[in-house]
Amino acid sequence: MRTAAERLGYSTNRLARGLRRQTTETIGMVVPDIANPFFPAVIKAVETEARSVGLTLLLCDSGNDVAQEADALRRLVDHQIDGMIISVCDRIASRQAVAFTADRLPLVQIDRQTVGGSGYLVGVDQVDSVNRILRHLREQGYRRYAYITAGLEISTARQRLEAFVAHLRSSDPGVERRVLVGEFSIEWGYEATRRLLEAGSGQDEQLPDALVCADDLIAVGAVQCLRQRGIRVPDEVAVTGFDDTVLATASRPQLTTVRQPLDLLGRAAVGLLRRAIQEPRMPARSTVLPAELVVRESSVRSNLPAKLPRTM
Amino acid sequence: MRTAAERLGYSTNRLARGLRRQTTETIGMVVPDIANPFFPAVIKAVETEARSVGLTLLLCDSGNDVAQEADALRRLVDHQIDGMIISVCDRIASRQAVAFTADRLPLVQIDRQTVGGSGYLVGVDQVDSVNRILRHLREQGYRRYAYITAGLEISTARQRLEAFVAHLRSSDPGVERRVLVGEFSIEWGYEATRRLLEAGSGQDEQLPDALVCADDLIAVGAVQCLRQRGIRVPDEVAVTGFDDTVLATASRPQLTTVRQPLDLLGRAAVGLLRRAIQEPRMPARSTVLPAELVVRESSVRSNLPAKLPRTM
DNA sequence: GTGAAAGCGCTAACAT
DNA sequence: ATGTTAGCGCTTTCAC
Repeated sequence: MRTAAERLGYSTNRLARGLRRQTTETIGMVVPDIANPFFPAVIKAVETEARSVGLTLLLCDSGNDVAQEADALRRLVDHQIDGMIISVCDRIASRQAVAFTADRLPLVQIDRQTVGGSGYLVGVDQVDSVNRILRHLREQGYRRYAYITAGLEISTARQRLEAFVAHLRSSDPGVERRVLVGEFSIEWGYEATRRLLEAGSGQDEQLPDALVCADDLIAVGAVQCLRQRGIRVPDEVAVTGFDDTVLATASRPQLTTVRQPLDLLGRAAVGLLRRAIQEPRMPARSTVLPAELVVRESSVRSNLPAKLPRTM
Repeated sequence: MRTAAERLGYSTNRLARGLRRQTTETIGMVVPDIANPFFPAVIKAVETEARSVGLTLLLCDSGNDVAQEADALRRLVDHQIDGMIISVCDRIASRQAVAFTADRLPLVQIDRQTVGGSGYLVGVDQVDSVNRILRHLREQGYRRYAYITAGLEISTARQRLEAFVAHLRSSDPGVERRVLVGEFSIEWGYEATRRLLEAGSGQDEQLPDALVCADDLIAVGAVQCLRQRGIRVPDEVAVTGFDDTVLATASRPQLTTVRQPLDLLGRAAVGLLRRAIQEPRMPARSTVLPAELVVRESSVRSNLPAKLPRTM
């Protein structure tokens, strides 16, 4: 019978049904930048999980813009979705729109989150991730670290920076470190590296020998700049990325990076959201998943054995 | 007053409004694979344009699966969107779901299209693109071409293949050419190249000296395989991609590729859709935009001057 | 001008 | 089991 109805071209009007039942079996998702290859991977994970439990995912891109993000949230809410999954673009400035939204429907924050950490949160352990990178670089004999990052209004970028600083402060109090703040892009990775090299010209030994980058895009830009100046990666300078996007294996040398468990992340976010939808007064809850260090060419010296040189 | 209402936390229920007005100021978009970096770029272009004219874009991924695509279309239609923009996953098998959808609302096909070409279409001139690649390779002195492509159920892959064959048939009737059909992925690019090398071992002069790849992912895989075997790109073998994704500049050597005018594509698709929404009986219409060849390192011999060797 | 009423397509509750 | 009715929140119409 249902098939008969379908054959006749009938299909139920979800608008009307939603109006009556007050549920649309649809959830919204807002991401900061769909052009950043990390987010399509997150989206895929969330959508796969959503579909498998019968939910439609409606997606919007906020273009790293708080106003646009607020607009996308409002529009999705107005569409009477049942819940929202969001990766916010600004840990402070996004709070208002997030609060507004969370006020009228269940909302789960995934990956990039607002400060304060109230509500339902799903993310990856950034501190642990950075520690793994730094331990690895140290084992490979690299000593003078620089951190190239996107703007610190992005929660993950800031967490990684704080972890970077804290780690070095405790493990190598006197160690060289520099921090450059920009954005998640190849261009910025290139530019930041250019600035590092420029600043260090004349006193070559002061140049960092390891560039810790806040994502793969930045790392690719860094590698490009180094190669262009004839600086060998990883023999002279190591470069690490973050996210294990398709770029990590496409670039030369292949990037050492941190792989986040996206499937688990998506599953956790959708699961949490569904529980919140079923149980309106569910208490706040936060899930933190561990990431995995993927060691590739960009941080393993090829001609030198991987040994620890003596510290002075 | 409107601000006052908003301050009180009121926001209009688009479901109810849509039910009454029979319009939701929302359009749907379905793409075959959001993980393929080409599509986020297309999505961005479409969404930017949609937002600028006051339309919300609701996005679904069909995961290269016809059933999932049909499901996404149905769900979006059921949400009473005003129109649909789709890049289909199968030029034949997607026809039914597309027809079903186009039957109840305006639908514009973008990039990958169903065969027959009825309705509203927006795409890029694939024949011209391939011709530009082949003319360029010929000018650079490459002679033995292979084409590595995704499945021919994808309209653009097939058009490119047909153009490849037609071009070589007319310009170089006796020229060496081979075609390998797989999917849009780095893995396939690698595997296809491995097969080419394997088949050619023992008779080295039969190996192709130019690998024309149906997208950047495939090209990256091809380059990886060649480098691993110690075959120099572009000095011994040229590799070209398609789409000018972020991969093209991230990979080493940087890829010669075809850049599609995505902004224009997005603008054309949204414009066409809006006109079709306003004027229900608007006649079918097809827009074909020219693409641009971007020459980078992977097809320009570095040590040899770019000259035409004599044909035998 | 302002206000009341009908109805979009559906479903849940109620009546038969 | 099957049929009928009321109403979800909005907009449009029609009456005042």
